[in-house]
Amino acid sequence: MGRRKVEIKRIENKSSRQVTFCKRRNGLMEKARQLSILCESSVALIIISATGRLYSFSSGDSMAKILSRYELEQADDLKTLDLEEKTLNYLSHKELLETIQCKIEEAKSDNVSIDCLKSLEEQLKTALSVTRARKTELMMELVKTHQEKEKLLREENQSLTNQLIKMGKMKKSVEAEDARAMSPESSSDNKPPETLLLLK
Amino acid sequence: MGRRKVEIKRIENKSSRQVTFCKRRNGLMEKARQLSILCESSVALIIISATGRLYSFSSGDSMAKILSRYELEQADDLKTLDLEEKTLNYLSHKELLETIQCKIEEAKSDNVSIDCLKSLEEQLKTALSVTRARKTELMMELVKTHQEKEKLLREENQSLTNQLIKMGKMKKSVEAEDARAMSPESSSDNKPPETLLLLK
DNA sequence: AACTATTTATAAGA
DNA sequence: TTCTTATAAATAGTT
Repeated sequence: MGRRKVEIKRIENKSSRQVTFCKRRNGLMEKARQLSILCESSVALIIISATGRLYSFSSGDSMAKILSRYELEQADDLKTLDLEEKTLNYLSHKELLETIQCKIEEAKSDNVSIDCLKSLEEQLKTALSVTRARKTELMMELVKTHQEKEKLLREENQSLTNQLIKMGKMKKSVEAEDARAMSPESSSDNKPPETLLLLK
Repeated sequence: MGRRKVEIKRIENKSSRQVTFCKRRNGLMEKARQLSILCESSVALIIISATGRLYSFSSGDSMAKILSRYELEQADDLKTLDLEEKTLNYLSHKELLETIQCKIEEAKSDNVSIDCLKSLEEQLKTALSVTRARKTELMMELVKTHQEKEKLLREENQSLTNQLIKMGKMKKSVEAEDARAMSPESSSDNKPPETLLLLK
């Protein structure tokens, strides 16, 4: 959208790259703001210039909230960990926690080096990821369990309702004609009548 | 940029809000991509729709890298912690690490509850933040120390250079006129000659 | 930092 | 949903 069409590839001229960066960065931030307002969505935008300067935008929801939501979503939590065991299971979680305890023991000494803290930071990051992943896993299991329980209950409920309807029909039959033959398969409860769909 | 100008406020009609979300989300993602390529910058974009669906874009540098860079930049690391002590010092770091060790001890048991993991996650997050903050602090101190050392060395360097120039002048004087009076303040070394600026 | 010729994004309509 | 198109908005090159 300018005097001429530009190819999307690194701008070679340094100063015009700088100018374009500034213009487009502002444009992008504004667009992000508009999207979040127009469509009441959460938007987090982080831009780091080639020279390392950082710019960020986040809508209503705080940046931290959006980022943690993102991190939660990434089941990649597990995959991005550069641990040898790709199939991270409970045991390795346990082992990791033990490793951390050692690191922490080191870091508690009075004279902690930057390197030591850096290493501890990495360990904590990993532990955090693994803990999150394990938490998510357990929560998923829990949800699944509840879903299954719910399904069972719904089936039971349906069965009971079917029985009730059957009884209702019998009563009606009795009232209308005193006594009439019932269809033998009506005692099965695995096919709910359409009239019950609204109750689901 | 459409048939008519729109005000930037929540779009009330649900379906047009949905359509606009889709269009503008794509537009924003594309713009983010273009910026990152044109200006070789790192861009991370996370969008969460009103219904909770998550979309994200990140340029070359992985999302995790950009996010951690962002988190490092935020000296808020310290401020956002809801710890009573706002002036987080080494002691509280130590204490926090001890607390974590207890939590970890709990989490190592064979039958960890989701609540326990959730609590451990929070603790690890805090520990990570504090460790990062402490690391940053130490690094800043280190940088400052180096800067001071550098300043001293530069001053020493300048002093030595001044002496050399003085000697050079003397020699020149001697050569030209055999012996002439020197200005008395020239022995002071706190005002570098302009010719040395390039050496800084 | 402004200006404008163009390109690009997109709102509404089909 | 997808496409079309009129129009608004962004921005490349210029001053």
